[in-house]
Amino acid sequence: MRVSRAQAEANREAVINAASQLFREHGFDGIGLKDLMKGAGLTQGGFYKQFGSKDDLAAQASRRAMEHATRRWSTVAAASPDPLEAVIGLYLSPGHREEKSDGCPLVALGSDAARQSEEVRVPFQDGIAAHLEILEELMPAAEGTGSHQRAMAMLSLMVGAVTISRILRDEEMSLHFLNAAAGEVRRIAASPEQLETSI
Amino acid sequence: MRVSRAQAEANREAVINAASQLFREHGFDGIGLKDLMKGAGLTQGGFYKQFGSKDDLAAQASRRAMEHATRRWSTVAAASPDPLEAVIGLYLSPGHREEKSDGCPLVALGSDAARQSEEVRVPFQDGIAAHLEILEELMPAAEGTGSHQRAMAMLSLMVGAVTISRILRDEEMSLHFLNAAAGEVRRIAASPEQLETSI
DNA sequence: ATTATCTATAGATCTATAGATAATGC
DNA sequence: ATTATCTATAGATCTATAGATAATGC
Repeated sequence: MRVSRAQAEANREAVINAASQLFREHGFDGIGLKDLMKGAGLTQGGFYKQFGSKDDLAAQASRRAMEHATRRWSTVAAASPDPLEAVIGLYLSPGHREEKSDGCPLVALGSDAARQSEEVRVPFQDGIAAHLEILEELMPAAEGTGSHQRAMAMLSLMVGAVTISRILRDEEMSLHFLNAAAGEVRRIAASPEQLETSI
Repeated sequence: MRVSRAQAEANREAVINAASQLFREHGFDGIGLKDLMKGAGLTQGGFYKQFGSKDDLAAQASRRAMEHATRRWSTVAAASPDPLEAVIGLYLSPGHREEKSDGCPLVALGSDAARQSEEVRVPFQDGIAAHLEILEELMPAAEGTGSHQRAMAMLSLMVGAVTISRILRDEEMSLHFLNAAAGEVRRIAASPEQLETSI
């Protein structure tokens, strides 16, 4: 029953990868250790030799998911002549809306994440910062003038729009949200002037 | 042990009210029937005389929560000389960020809701539509020209920003998200021109 | 007589642990 | 000899149901 050290490490990676999808699909509380291990072709018993707790796996799976999402943005941007438009088109699309288990973790687990331990929220925070950096790089022209703020608003708008579009049962309304968000994200990115940001 | 018909109805309402808070605090999968009933001072056994299933209660609690949130926006708007600013100030505030069990259900349960049954998603959809109507009414001047789209973008941005601000452990970054969103929501509301919204 | 709520329980599932097994790594 | 994974299980909790109880409503 024992496997090689390399295979054990591969199994561990497989569990993290499976969990990163399964948590997005069912929520942190919506799937148990048995099914998480089964997602990597293993049984429940070996879990605690690999992970300290379910929360520990949740943290590692969240990091994996956020890093995957960040890399996806970079890849899509690098492959297009209009990088920002490529990211917007990918993110605010019906395809991404349907892609629950492989799409953005902030959409799939945003409200769940806010209820999790600090161990789980740290990888989310790191991933949010990484997403902001990409957005700032892709922002045209007048960088500097509030590009931080604008990147934050763009990310918030994108996450909120796909989250809402997934809740809606009315297909027309759902698509409308995605399109409305795309239009306003473009405008925020292009907008040269700066508004006061006090509350 | 039996209570009057009026008291039974009051108990039922109390369960829905308690559940509307408890679900927001713990997620739909994060709290059981025993604690939901205890939230109204009752025991688990009476549950199925009042509700068809946990999902049924989730749907009714979601409706209650969304209607409460809608009413809150109306009330705040009606009480202020600058209604839109009042809603923005309330929603994108640290106070609302901390108010997990009584704040906006779209923030507390957005990603959970996308995984729920149609029975649960319908009240969310109705609540989203009601929020859009309020935003459109509060939008200044040049109504008509894309006010639907702008309301959708404003709501998405507000929901996304508070969701992200709740995940973040870094207080400065969290506040920055709220302020950035407030600035851009104002700009979207004020913006007279219209951008194409194709994807 | 009806019925709202109670206690109690069935059967499934949850996280976590214990001990067996068998292949690796020294 | 060590150890990665397995089967099995403990103890708690989950949703849902059954039957008892006692106050209401006819």
